[in-house]
Amino acid sequence: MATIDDVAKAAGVSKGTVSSVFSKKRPISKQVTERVLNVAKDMGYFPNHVARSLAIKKTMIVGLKMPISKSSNLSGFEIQMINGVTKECSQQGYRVLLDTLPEHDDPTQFSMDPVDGVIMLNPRKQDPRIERFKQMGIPLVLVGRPDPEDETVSFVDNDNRQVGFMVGDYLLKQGHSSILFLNSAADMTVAVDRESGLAEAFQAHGALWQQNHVLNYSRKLHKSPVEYGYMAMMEAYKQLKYTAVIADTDRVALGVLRAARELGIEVPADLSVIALSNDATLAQEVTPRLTSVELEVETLGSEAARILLEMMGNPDVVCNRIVEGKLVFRDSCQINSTMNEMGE
Amino acid sequence: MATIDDVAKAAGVSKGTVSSVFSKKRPISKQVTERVLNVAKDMGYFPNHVARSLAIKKTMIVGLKMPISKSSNLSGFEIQMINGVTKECSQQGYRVLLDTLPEHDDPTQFSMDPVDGVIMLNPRKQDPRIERFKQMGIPLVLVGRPDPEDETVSFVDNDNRQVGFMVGDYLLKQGHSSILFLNSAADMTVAVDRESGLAEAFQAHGALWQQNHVLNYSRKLHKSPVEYGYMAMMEAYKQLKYTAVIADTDRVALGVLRAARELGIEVPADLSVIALSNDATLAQEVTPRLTSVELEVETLGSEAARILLEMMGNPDVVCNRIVEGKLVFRDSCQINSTMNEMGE
DNA sequence: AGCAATCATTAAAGCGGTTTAATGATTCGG
DNA sequence: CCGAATCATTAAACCGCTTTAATGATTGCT
Repeated sequence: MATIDDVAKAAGVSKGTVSSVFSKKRPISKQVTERVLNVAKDMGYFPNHVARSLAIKKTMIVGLKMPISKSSNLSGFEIQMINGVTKECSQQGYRVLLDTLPEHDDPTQFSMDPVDGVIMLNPRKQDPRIERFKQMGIPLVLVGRPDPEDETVSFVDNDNRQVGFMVGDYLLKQGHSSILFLNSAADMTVAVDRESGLAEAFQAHGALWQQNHVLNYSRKLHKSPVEYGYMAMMEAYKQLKYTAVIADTDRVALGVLRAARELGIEVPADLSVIALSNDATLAQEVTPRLTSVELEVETLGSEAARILLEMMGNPDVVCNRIVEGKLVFRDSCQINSTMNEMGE
Repeated sequence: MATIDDVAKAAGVSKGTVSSVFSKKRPISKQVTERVLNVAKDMGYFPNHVARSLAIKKTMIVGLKMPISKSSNLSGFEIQMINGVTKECSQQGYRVLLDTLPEHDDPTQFSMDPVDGVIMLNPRKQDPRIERFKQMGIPLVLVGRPDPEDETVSFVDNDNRQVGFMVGDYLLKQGHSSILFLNSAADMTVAVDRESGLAEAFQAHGALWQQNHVLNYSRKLHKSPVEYGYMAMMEAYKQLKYTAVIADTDRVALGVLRAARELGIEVPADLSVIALSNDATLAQEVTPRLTSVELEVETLGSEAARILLEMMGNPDVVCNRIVEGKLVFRDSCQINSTMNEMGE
């Protein structure tokens, strides 16, 4: 590869001039510009992004940190997230670095990544990475609330207690009392928040809240979200003839629907199914179409990106955005008495 | 941010020593190591990835070039691709840079990106980028065949003529003659190849091949793949009572199914639907479950990554991999006479 | 003790750009 | 025609790390 020096020499100018020709930061006379460009073309010269980044301390890259287990695929959530983040970033001329590498615990392995800012998915409790990014002076936006609370860190999140409360309230109003909740993995804040919201709904209705009606997804036990929905439903239904089930995602709901089919349970006649959705298309096109809570994960993603880009221009702003879930009535829940169907 | 110099000074050693402590490329005595590490921790020092990359000419990042229209989302294909590429790369310690930025035509804007290799989706005809990567000496793997043919460039692709032929052959054997093909965008090589494969199948069966039974997706006309399937089916069925339709993707097939429902057409009794699938879950969980051609896009992605990583270690190897499509029989095609259901 | 061999550490030269202060060349008004 | 102002260009320092060749400090051997 030809370097800027080679081009400068061949064109009979200094590297500073060549630099200016390419970066356009300083005006260069038409003749010189042309000469340099021609030489560069002939030599097959392209400015080196890394060297440039080092000099200007900017990469025009946003990091998206999401742990990914070796074997399994990106979840619907992650995909929606990538979607939202990428869309916003590319509009502003930024690219996205998918950082799926597992964290090393060797402190010599931490490095200041080639990114101007970071969006971090699923922060863990007391996540040490948060502190590290602060030290590095790299703008950070979390997706999911920081735990413990931290006023100094930006984040976007669903209002997961509201989500839990809303579906609980809705189902209880429909007269359901034995409700199965196929929750996500137990150690996630979303799981905790949604469950507590649901419990609150029971309380508000003066209904008995029983924790054993909540199941948790586990990577070890369940091969895939669909399998989780299927297996959990098959098992749980043996114990108790639930009349409603809340599924953590559309795909979990698909598993439930399959189980229901096999068990000869009519949806929604005998069983109402409601999905905490992250894939609108899927929810809409399944039969029966899934009544669901629209989580707007993509909005979450683009908001995270927007906030991050904002922070990058204007350091030490902190900002967070809570996105409410919206109930979308479709065909997988039985509609009783009081409620009106509201369509999509 | 503290730099390596600061740490060296504070620890009373040279930068070379600090460098070795972090990179572990040269043994450093236990005492010195410890002292340096402590100082580094106190000062909040983290090695700068960009500077490091510049020095060692390696970024441990793989670029994934995929044009993305400003407004629209990642397609199922792209998602599967990201999945496959990411999985393979992260296993080998590489990260993935999503390069969704539209190409500039200003030659001063081309830069040698901070990547060790590139996977490029949907290369266009005579794609000038291919030549550019060669000049830069950056290993490149295409997803989709190069057009015109080029012996010097690695690529992975489905055998799209085979795919077209296979579904055509299958449907014709089932006795269908009026077959609608909802193909992808006309300017893509996949569209061309699949159509020609299909035409070949007609020829092989001595059936009349009519090009007007092929429709093409267009970003301008169709809001989404689902809409494409829906609209195209609604329109086309007015002209002719097709007995089979080949949908470009699962999502297109969903649109077709919806149209069929609205038109009162029974699937598969009155209409066989077959999807050139890129989302196995979706195909399996829809009612009726979609008979489809499994394209194994994810395999394509991880193969592309594998080849690329290989090339990065061992320059000037060229390699390509053609992945055959497999027919997966489910419930959306009517089974006639001769064929046996093979299940999944 | 004396000399070679071994080992940890260092100084300095890259990597390929950007940027600042200085230098020439040109223009311009008086 | 001269000095000031304007403009394009350059030389050199810098960004933060790696690496090579050189330097001391130890060790081993006779």
